[in-house]
Amino acid sequence: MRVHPRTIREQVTDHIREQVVAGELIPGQALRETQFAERLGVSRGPVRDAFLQLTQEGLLAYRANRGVTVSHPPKVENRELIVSLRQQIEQFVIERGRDQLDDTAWSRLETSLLELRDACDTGDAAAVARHDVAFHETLLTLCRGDEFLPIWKWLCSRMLITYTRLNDYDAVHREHVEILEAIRSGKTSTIAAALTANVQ
Amino acid sequence: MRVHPRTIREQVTDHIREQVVAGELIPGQALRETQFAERLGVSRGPVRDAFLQLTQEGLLAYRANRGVTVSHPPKVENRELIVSLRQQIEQFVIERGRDQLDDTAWSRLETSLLELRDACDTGDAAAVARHDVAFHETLLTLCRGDEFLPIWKWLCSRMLITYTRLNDYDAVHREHVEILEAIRSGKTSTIAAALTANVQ
DNA sequence: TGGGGGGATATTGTTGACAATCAGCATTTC
DNA sequence: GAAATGCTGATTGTCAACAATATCCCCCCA
Repeated sequence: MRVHPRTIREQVTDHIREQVVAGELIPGQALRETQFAERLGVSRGPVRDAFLQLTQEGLLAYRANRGVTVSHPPKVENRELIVSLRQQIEQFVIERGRDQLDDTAWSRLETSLLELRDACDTGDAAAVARHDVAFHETLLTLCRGDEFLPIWKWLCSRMLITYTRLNDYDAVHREHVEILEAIRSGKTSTIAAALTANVQ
Repeated sequence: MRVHPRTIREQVTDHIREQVVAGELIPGQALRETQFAERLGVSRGPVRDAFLQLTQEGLLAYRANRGVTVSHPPKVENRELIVSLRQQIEQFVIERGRDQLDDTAWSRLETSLLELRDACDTGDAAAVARHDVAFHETLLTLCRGDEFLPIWKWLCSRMLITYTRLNDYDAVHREHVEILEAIRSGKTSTIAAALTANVQ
């Protein structure tokens, strides 16, 4: 299915990222290059690359010659700004790009929404988180907001380290439905409200 | 002098970053791992690491199996948000951390300011840019804003790709003096004004 | 003459080996 | 007994060789 066969580095990166987001690797824990290389059956090179990338994403913390550890969650007083910045990016991009959403774009969004619904139905927390992020990423990309993707991902990652809003899966899905409806309505204030409700 | 002997990767990263910021490498230009490895007398490993890191910083763009190219400047319509986000981060961090500035912190800021003044006096554009960023970074760090440093650096880097405000070096220095004075005054609105004037 | 195949070349992706560095511990010294 | 010094095992940092992949150019053919 995948056109471009992903590099090993990308696979390793995704694997570790999911483990961190899922809480299987706890903050402060040291990650050894050798350990992951052996476990995943690859050499240390790609693992090292993945560590470096995830450090830039804010999920891992790096100290020279001492390897990486899992990042601690953002301080509570900083979380407020992180959420606000992410909201602003999404709002800004959607505001300017929603006119360019054609039929194929809308169908891709609907598909992404369905995948999220499936994840919510099955109650797989990791899958919900993954498809939640994927939906927003698709939305940003389709609204020509690619340029902000790196910084947006950083903000998302930081938020996901303590992703505890997963009590009510039904609400998660509903919020995203409302985001799409808000965009369809075209009213700026409605979009802002839908985003504010969901992104927190 | 330097306490932590920097790794080769860090040296390579800084070297390439300065070349990009200085405009010696033009947007769209392809960078070859071998080329930099030979020129700097190191192997491809650290160069590869540097490419990956600079990609995350937004200075280089990466495509699998095709290497990296120098990023194009942000679209004009997006620059507005980039500047705004950076201003908000600095304002937020300073607002909450300025109470914790002790005497040694102030002296470090003054030192940083003097270095900026020297750079402005000699008229070395690259040095001005470097010390400009360094001043803000010092300020953020001292105000306990380390957590936002990665995202802040990304925003800075994107702004620096088209750093053309260097006509009036005297103004650059003066603006930073005013930032420190504003922080000393402790008035939120004054700080915001000083930052708005400088960060753009 | 224009377009599609196919191989040569250049470049990136991955690997395993070796060197450099660090934290911890035993030993020495005062 | 406390601080400084020198081992030691583990871990990261760097390197050069090999494999995989994309790009380019030439040739062939319609």
